[in-house]
Amino acid sequence: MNLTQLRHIDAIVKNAYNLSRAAETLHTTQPGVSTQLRALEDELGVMIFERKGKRIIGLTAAGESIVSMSQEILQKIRAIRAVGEEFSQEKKGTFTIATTHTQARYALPAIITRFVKRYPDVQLRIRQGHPQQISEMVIQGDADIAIATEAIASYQQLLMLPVYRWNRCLIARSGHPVLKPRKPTLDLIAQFPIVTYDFAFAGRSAMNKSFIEAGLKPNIVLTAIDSDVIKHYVELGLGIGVLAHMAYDEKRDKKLRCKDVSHLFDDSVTSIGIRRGSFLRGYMLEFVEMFAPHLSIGQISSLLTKHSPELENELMQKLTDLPLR
Amino acid sequence: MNLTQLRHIDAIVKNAYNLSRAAETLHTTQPGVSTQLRALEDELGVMIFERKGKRIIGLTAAGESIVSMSQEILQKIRAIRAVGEEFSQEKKGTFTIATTHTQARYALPAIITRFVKRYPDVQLRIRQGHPQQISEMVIQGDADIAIATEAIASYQQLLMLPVYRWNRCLIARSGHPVLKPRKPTLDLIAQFPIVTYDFAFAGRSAMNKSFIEAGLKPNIVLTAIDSDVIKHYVELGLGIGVLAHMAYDEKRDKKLRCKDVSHLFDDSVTSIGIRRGSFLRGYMLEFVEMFAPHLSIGQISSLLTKHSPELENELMQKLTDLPLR
DNA sequence: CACCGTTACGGTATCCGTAAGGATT
DNA sequence: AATCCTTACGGATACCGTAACGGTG
Repeated sequence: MNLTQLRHIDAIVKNAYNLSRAAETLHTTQPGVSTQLRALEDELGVMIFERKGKRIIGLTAAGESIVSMSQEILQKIRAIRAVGEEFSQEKKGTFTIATTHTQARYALPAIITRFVKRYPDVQLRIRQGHPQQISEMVIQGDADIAIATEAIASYQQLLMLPVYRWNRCLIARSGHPVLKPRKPTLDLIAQFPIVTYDFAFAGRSAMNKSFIEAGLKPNIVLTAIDSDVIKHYVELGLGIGVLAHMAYDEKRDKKLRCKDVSHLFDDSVTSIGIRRGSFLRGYMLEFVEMFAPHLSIGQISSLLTKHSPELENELMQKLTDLPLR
Repeated sequence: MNLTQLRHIDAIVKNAYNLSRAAETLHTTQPGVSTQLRALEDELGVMIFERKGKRIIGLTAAGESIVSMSQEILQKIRAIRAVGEEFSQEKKGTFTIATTHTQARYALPAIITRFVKRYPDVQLRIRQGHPQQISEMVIQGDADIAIATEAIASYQQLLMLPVYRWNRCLIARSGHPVLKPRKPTLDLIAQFPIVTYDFAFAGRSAMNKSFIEAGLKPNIVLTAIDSDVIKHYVELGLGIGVLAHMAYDEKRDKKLRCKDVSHLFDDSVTSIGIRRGSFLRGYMLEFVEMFAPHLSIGQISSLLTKHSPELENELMQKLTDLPLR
């Protein structure tokens, strides 16, 4: 058994059980992949892949376990590499943040500016996606940390660090009747066409919850993953918008008026997600600390290396202490 | 980087930083180890071992992380091998249980008899030690499961499954004055020389606790890790004995009388300890289920593969439901 | 001087790419 | 016919053992 073989089976799975594709992504030839696979199966004494004739069509039960363990091993190999880089060139490296548009556009710029100034030789990459994609990027090792709202929680392989709470505001063109009352009600909002976040986004389900509990059915005419898109369509008069408070900018959005509606919806919590057991470079820990000042670098790294449900629970209990943005 | 290199650095650490010894346990030559080590250090760009001239004397900070990750990787490699064996020869293999004398002698025989009948081709091995040694055997991969009382809890790397509660009884030669009262008191016990478990054993500290709380200082004349040794010395009249209830056998121990003292001491809990993330063979899971019938095989394996503090907590909360032996 | 780790060298086994050959859709 | 996987073969490479060398206590 060797690491090449593990990388091979991982690639086969990730390329939909196609040896030729797997070979390409591995920068090698397809017979090589085939041979190594067979060697591994022979050594272990089990078929890893389900075959139909000569075609490979999926994983066997044994293969499921083997692949998942292999992936953990490859993950740790990456971690070892990271340790090497950390100690040999402290201020150089790459850093991939997987996040949503709203975070990238409104929550992160300030932090990233500070970060880049402090670590000019770190190549920073932001990968966008919806919360599910983001989580999977981190699990697959395609990103170092995830920043998103709530959805990260459903992955046991991710460690969640709550960062801040936020709520929504209502936006509309100035003069729109929904802006009249000092405190808009759900009833009122439900009377107008709404433009808001896509359903894949956590912020959206917190909104739906309030409407459902009130027995109302909002008229959602358009959804987007992107606050800027939402604002644009509201400007065009397509409807009223419901979006994260921080996404409204008084100076930029001069055609729009904003009204707080946090009394209508539950707070949402934005968190950082990190793959359990991974090794974060010093500058990554520092980034996390910049973004979530209530967490110390020591705490974060001990959460990553040690298994301590107590500390994790403590964090999840203290949500109300988080800053509201 | 390859697995050989990881095995090498692991062996170096486990052989007190002596390359020659490491080479022996790896069944290879010392220059080979040296070369591989250097190759790994070069590739990662960091020194893994602290050197004093040419001597290797310890780990660097980077080395600490690297070695601990390597060990996790090697652990998972073993797990993959186990998966292979599990699916190719379901009823064959080895099974190493690390446990204390008392468990091996009094709690396990019944289960092991059943197990051996069901899996005659599994080579069963029992390794004895005190709780700390036992836990480390499992962490190092030298044993598959640990069975001991409480001490396992202090290792975060181990998953703990509570199995049963137990308490102590007082033994003495028939006619001994301590046997007079129906319910002996701590005061009374403290008046006689006591033979009991070694301090390294969890059962012992629960006993000490009661004496300390009562402000008494028991006169402990002899400690042993072995119930049979304790009984023997009590038979010789060296003192009275305090030991696990299950260690007294009315038929065998005819010279001794036994008196329940569970009103004086807290219950102790015996647990199974398993290395987190390891893969247990089907027969191992079945053994655990035999020993702890309140746990299902499904529960156990999902506790091992998934990260779910909730389920773990639930188990730890339900201690009072455990059978008393 | 005994022990320990590094460097040098050469043979071998392993790996990997090319080429060709059956299977499956 | 096109795609896909396996088998066969040969060359390059990396690995490992032997031998010799420099440090350390």
